[in-house]
Amino acid sequence: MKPTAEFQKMVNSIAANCLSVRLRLMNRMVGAIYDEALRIHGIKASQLNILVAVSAFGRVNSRQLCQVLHMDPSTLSRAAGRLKKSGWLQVQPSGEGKILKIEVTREGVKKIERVYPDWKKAQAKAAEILGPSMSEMLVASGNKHLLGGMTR
Amino acid sequence: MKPTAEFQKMVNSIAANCLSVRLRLMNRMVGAIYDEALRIHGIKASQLNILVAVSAFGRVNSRQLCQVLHMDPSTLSRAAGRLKKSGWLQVQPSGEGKILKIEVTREGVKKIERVYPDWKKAQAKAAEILGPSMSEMLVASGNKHLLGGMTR
DNA sequence: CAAATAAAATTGCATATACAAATTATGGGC
DNA sequence: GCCCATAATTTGTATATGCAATTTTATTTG
Repeated sequence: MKPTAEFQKMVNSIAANCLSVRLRLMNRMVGAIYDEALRIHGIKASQLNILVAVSAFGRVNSRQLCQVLHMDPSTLSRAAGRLKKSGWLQVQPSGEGKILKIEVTREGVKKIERVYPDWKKAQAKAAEILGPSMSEMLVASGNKHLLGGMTR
Repeated sequence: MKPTAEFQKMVNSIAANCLSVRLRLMNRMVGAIYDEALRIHGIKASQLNILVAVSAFGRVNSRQLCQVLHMDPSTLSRAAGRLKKSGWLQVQPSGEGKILKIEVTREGVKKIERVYPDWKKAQAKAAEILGPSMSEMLVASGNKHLLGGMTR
């Protein structure tokens, strides 16, 4: 099976340029750094992400959280269920609409406080691997279309 | 439950700077663009990624592929199983060692060729959302520590 | 050549992710 | 006050992901 030159061009174009490939790979690499650093605390990076997002708001409804995190409601639903089961999140009817109110528990606060030093180490390691320009650009991206409204 | 100023500082530090949060979020957003564009072809972005990686090599053993993609062997094993079942990949003993030889089938080649225009559209859309500097930096990153050795 | 060893691959388990479908709860209309 | 339309949540299903343990396979050693 000898591939045509046309085919090779396509493959090289995708292999060399695909933004999804890059992001996925980078996400795997960087995620592993954080997961490893957080492992002793019994929490995954993605879970800390949600915990922190909720804490930054102080109190959110699930709708907002999904929008800000660009996460499917079903994904958040199950993740929140696990965090609730771990005792770090409180999930309750908000009173208005059928929307759920989500906040961090005292246990959740303690968890973040204990985890923080190791998060910082992971952050430093990731920044080193990604390099300063990529790191800065990623952080800056949060102030634009992404997490701009996360801090209150 | 009123959080201390210390706690708020930590939370804001993570929320505003965490590279993992950013990458994960970006990956969700961008991945969704590609997945949507590729849906009509019955292939996910991650699967196309693997297909293309294999095609770029022409033939790889699983070990190399795991290293280049920074992917756990068990993850690749199952992904390859699905791609094989779809008829796009061929997975066989390589003869040397117990390592598996992986290559793209004729069907896999056709799939990439048919998918290519829609990949290009997704790529354009993603590049627009990410902005030129981020896009360029991501592509450039592949030439450094990441996929540098992917094309033969 | 057979047993031991080493390495690769797979399987079990858990979480992350999203789409589609079903469920549930809200609020409005009569 | 009851039913209906609507919107939010959850559940079903499938893929993605990684760690730990097991199985398989190949090479080395006795």
